[in-house]
Amino acid sequence: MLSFTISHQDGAARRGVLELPHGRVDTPQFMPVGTAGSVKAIAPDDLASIGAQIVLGNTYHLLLRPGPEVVAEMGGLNRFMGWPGPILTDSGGFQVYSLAEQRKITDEGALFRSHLDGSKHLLTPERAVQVQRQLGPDVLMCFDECPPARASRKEHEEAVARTTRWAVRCKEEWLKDPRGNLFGIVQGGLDRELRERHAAEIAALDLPGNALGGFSVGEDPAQMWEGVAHAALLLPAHKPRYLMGVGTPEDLLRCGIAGVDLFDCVLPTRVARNGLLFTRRGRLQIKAARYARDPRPADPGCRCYTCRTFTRAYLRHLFAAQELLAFRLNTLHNLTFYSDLMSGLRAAIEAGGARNYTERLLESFREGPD
RNA sequence: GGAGGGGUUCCCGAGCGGCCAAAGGGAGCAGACUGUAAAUCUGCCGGCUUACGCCUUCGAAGGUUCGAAUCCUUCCCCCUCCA
Repeated sequence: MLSFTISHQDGAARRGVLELPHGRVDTPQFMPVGTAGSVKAIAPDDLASIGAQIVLGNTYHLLLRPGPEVVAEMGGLNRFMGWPGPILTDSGGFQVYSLAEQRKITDEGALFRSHLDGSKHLLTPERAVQVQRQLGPDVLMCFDECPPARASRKEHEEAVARTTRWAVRCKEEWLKDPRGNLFGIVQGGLDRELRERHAAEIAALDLPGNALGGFSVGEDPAQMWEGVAHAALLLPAHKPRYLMGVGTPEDLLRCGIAGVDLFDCVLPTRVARNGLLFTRRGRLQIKAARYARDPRPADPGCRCYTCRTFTRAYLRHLFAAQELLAFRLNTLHNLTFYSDLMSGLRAAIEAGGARNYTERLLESFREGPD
């Protein structure tokens, strides 16, 4: 159901093509997050103009609302949300981390209390796979436990052991009706030995793809880059490697040259809604007073609709006036920036200059947008 | 003309003798955001100062008091009702 071909290698970085049921994904690739069946503030049309090739959906959110039966009845998540391309669904594993106060974990699974109506929901590995199957994605994720970076070695060990046991159960459930491609997830925090052990356990399951979880959960960026560089190479080289929940433009570059193929992160979409734009020259707070009369586009080097059409002064006004268009234009820009950052990286890998590309951009980010 | 209510820091609006540079909103300013419970959250928001603190402020002027945004007098200006 999946084919992954690597056409170029440049250091640890790879340029690949992932063929999925709903289409092709060029790697390294960034996947916009559409948690509740929508990439917030934009439509599938916009995703196409951005150049996005695959988007995320979330088991936990779609389970609570509208319910997987509804999505299945409407023909699956692709049809439901009007996105014809590939979809990857997260298993709800991250909510085991992010909703820490609202859940109870046992070996059976995680018991959540809905943030919508307080009702209780038990998400087990089997249930997570079943729900994802109803959503019908190209890639589904194993249900995992993701401890915060601060967790003790013992907690990380337990999370690793549990994540493996859960992965085995996910695989068993998936094999009953193996539609889509199940990816395993490696935990282990910043502990190299744990990462190595867990990567071997997950790789042994021989799933179609593998992911690195448990990064960017509170550790310092430099530690994260180092941890990812180490962990990425522990994953089978001929299968796609997905770094979950990361990250900033700098993270994508550093981890891309470390051999990661897929990324996802809420950052570009969330900060867009909070008035922060990523540019070739660093972060730009579009709400800042200094842009009130700035006639330049947010990022003069950007091809997106927002930058081709509007001034910083206008974008600032829209944001200040809480005009809904601000969310769309900002999101459009940030996602286009991410998309182009990755296509640039792919081209650089093809040309054998990934490291150079990365360093040049990181320097440019430091200049600042003014 | 008569009766009553009111004027508070950029705006709205609490306070009604000391704990008041003055609650709470809003606006403004700055920042954070990493597998989305996020159009969310945090900080600053009279002046000077790193801070302690000092100075100026609650329509205006005067007064009472150890002490006033708070009490009294006069004046100015708003609003409501009655004629």
